[in-house]
Amino acid sequence: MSKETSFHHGDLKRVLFDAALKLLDRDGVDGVTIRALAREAGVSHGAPVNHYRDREALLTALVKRQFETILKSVEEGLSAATAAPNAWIEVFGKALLDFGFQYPHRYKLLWRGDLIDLQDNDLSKLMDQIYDQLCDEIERSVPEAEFDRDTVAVAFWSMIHGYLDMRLSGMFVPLDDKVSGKPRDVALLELFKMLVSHGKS
Amino acid sequence: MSKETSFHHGDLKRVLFDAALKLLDRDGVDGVTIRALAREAGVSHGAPVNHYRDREALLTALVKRQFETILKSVEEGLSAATAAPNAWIEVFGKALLDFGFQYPHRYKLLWRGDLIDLQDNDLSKLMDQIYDQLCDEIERSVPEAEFDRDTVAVAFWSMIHGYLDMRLSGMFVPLDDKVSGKPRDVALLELFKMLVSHGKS
DNA sequence: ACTATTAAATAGACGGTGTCAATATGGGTT
DNA sequence: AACCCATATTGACACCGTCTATTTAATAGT
Repeated sequence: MSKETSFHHGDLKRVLFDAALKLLDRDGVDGVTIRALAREAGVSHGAPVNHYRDREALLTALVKRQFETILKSVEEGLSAATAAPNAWIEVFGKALLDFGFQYPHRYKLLWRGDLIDLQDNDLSKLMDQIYDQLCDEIERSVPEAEFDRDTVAVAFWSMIHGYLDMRLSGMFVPLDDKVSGKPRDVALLELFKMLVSHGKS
Repeated sequence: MSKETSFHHGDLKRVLFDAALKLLDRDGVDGVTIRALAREAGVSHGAPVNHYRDREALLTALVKRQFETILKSVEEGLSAATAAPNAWIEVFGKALLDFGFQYPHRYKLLWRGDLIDLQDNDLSKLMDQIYDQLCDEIERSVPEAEFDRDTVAVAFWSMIHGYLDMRLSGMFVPLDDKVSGKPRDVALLELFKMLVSHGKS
């Protein structure tokens, strides 16, 4: 049973997924409705249920794909990183910030725990992989830290995510979010770099 | 025209507001529907439009009230704060963290820019007041900072908000979010305190 | 090759939502 | 007493997710 040309439509699942991503980028998650998907794919409103149990399953699939992308981006960044002591800050920072600013609606969806299946094992595994990569880098780079490793990891990820979330939600719209010519996010990364450097007072 | 007993219901506006808050705390923002509100208040589904133009107006009113509460909490905390150099970290940190963990659905709503009216002047003013308070405290406490004042403010608020958002969304559920007996959030505040202390290397 | 099975797609229904238009109601003012 | 107008009701419309047959088509078994 070749899954390629399995039925009427070819492979509707991929078409639906791509349509969902397109709608997400254009209209935000509220625009990603089962029925809009079906319209986009030119099938009846009941068709998608054969490929995605419900909207939660669809959105969870979208989220997993995005975390895969981010994980890959982090891994590539790490393998190409300089030997600088705290290169991980820029690798993780850029991976998340670039993704967030390029695909704001995708990024917002990543944290809509009310819309996706938090029990999904693949999803948990993906997030753990990213978090573990972060912790590993912190351990390598800040070996005798006086800070708890997890605390540094949580603080870093929290700062990045918090900044992105506030910016992308539109709640925080600075007229000019620059500091001495540099974007604010770069300043945030530098500030954090200084934290872990001065740490061993 | 006394606004107290102005009509049939007494003052439906307040009843609707309270019902909205109750529904928000119980079911999250998705449970705050115009029609559920009307049911709760025992009026027809079309009645609320006389007091809240649409759902966006209602949710915006809810958000403004919450920011008022937070602002008041911050102000009280500051006036009662010790003379410790970086007391503001605990005042702002506790104000936000306590509010977030006590009323998770309210806190999440604060940042749903897609659901509320971001052009609302009162709302902007409230957020500015909180942000300005934060900046003032940073200026008083870190006078000759090598860090840009706004960057410190943004970094701090980002970290707090990011941590809260990840925790409350359920995406980040550590088995045991403690570090050497203390809750993680306390560790985050201590870490940030260390940052601004060691800053003037 | 024909049939049986099963996956996939359709069509229709139900209950829910926000929002709008038309209508009814009642308090306060003239 | 007559009027006005804010308030409340009712009903409609277009969406939504999801469930139920029902039909269609591709595959598997004999």
